[in-house]
Amino acid sequence: MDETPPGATEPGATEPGATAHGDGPAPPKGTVTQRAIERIKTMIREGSLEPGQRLPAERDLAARLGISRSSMREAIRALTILGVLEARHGSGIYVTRLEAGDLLETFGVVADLSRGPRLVELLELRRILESTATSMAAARITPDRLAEVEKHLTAMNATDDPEQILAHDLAFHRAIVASAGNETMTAVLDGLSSRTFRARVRRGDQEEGAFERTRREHAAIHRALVARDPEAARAAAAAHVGEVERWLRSRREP
Amino acid sequence: MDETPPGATEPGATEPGATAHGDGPAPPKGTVTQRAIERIKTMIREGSLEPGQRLPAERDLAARLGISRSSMREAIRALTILGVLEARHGSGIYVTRLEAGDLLETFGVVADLSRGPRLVELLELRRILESTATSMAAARITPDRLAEVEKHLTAMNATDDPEQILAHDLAFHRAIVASAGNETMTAVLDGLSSRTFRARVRRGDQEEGAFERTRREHAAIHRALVARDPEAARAAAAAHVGEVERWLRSRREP
DNA sequence: CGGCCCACAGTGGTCCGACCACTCCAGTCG
DNA sequence: CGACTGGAGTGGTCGGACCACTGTGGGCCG
Repeated sequence: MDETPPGATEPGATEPGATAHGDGPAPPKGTVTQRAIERIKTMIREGSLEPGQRLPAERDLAARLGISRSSMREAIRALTILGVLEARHGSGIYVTRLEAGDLLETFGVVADLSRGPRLVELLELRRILESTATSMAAARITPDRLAEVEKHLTAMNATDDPEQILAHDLAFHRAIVASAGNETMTAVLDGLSSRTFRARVRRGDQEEGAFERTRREHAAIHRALVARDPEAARAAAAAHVGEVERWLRSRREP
Repeated sequence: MDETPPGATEPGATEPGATAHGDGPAPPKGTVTQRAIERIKTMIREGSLEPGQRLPAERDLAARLGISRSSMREAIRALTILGVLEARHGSGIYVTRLEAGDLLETFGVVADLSRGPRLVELLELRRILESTATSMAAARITPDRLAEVEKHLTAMNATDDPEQILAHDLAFHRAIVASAGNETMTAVLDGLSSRTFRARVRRGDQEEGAFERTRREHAAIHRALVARDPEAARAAAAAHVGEVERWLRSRREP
């Protein structure tokens, strides 16, 4: 694995005094950092960097690509944010397992930063995915998982602490979605249901007996799962998310 | 907003000899860069940083947060990758309009780097979203947009250049999805249908008269749109993506 | 007088070299 | 044999220097 075309690709070789023209033979594309990011992504895509594998030290890597450590660090940081790499202080840099959860963590950021009409769109997206996932779960859920769902359902109804309720609410849906068997979808829905996102949407919704309504909806979803009725599950889940969606919509158009 | 705890956080003010203990009053959490990222995200969320607005210079920002320019740059780079910020060389750093497209561009990276079973999951995700979007489009599409769809459809059938076909294929679906009226969903599907992703999935599929099949499926989708029949549109789109999905699945289980 | 051009200041992009904080492991000591 | 303690190696942070690009204002030319 000697992708080290010696000093050939050396970027520092920019002709001195090239300020005026010097763009003839060596017109690289984007920024150095951007290129470094692409290089690493390519290495992973091509397979020369396997998931879980440890990368060479920052200093070595920088030298190998012919760029400074600073630029290399920015590239690494970027890939770390994307969930592709993982840096362990004092140990090294590793390629993540590249599982859905690793890569889609950034999805939560979108939900966190979105405002206005986009909140409605995100909720609509969640409605579509969650209803389908719940439907799939109805056909595939295992007894174990169903027991877990029930555990969160009863726990949710047994407390008054909003924090606890929210936590079990999240876990309730999460367990169901996980039963659909599509980890990527689970990761996406995780982002769409992140704590801060829901907290922001729900803010102020708790008034006017929304608790009771939520409880009924959850019960309906649970019933559909027990009955192994995909259509009923889809409808119940869609109605559940749709309720929040409707409320949010009405709130934006007085 | 007094994010200037006086000289306390001043970097140069690091207590001499604090190496051994001095951890009483200032036990910050993650890395400096991570904190900087959170700070900026919070500023945006709270509204003190509006979309399109220009940020202070890197040097100023670094000084304001009491960190070095290098660390600040890494934070900025991270947010740039996430599509939250946009750096213009020589001009300044700006907050993006925070539209779905900006924030979800990273979604394409996921598709690019995923392999194995995850490819199937991504395709399943696309099937769910695209079928729903196509269904919605059937009910809402405008004559203008429908004309655009037809344009790409005929152009696609009129050439033999795989490059051209792929381009029009993408545009075909894109125009339809856009008609569903949910920009966030459009952005997600864009990522799920990115050039490299599809190219990778399709590789080798072109043999055995897949062209004809694709053509028929596209025609079916178009017919459903013209008839403004949501159910038919959903079915046609699901079948279309499902075909590729099925092929990919069979390929992975000999 | 009006429009073009250039120099300049400001900004992001890159690089360097140093030091700190942490992890890991091997060699040592009890 | 096990717990402890170094040191080597690695990522994290820092500060300063210089380059490349942009935007603008003043001066020059027509």
